[in-house]
Amino acid sequence: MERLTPEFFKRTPVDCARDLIGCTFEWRGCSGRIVETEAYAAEGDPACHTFFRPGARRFVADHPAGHAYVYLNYGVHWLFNILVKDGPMAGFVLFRALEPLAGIEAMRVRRPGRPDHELCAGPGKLTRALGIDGGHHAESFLSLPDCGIRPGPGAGILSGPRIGISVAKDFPWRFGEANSRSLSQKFK
DNA sequence: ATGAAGATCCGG
DNA sequence: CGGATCTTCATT
Repeated sequence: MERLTPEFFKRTPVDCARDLIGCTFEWRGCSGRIVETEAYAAEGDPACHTFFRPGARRFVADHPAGHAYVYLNYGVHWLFNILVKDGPMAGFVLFRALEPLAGIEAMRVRRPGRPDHELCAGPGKLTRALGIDGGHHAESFLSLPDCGIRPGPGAGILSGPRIGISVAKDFPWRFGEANSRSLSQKFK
């Protein structure tokens, strides 16, 4: 298997989020090792947009597994998710951190003054570094020639509570690679 | 129309 | 720690 197909995202959001750790995210000339993700469930998860936003529920209904769900947070930061559906449970995987691998020059231009290992060490940071914004919302990026995800093994995968939310803090749905320098925060 | 809240980041 | 800055949604 060269790249992940939409089939990968027809499982539970938690399975997808955990199994993405160690994979390589490729995006228009840039790439990075996926070292941190979070899972959100379309049903029964008060932290998921579908819980309080009709538009998010419509997005889940109207788009296939593997499409990008990109939204602006706090009026400042774009956050990148992948739609999960057609399996046991629908939802999203939020990309929280990458270790830069390729296109690092372009990332430095978009995030000047940061050490390389911090270029993509956060959900808003990685979209900035890769040039992802609302124009990519609902994109079928897995099928684009210069985008995709290559499978790879994670090493020492940790899990813990999701970050930055005010509800459902007990769900241990954040995943990360133990010894990565590019995590957005440490795991406890 | 208007207001509130939000899966963040940065600088003081 | 507070401010930035914008969208979605509910309420008036």
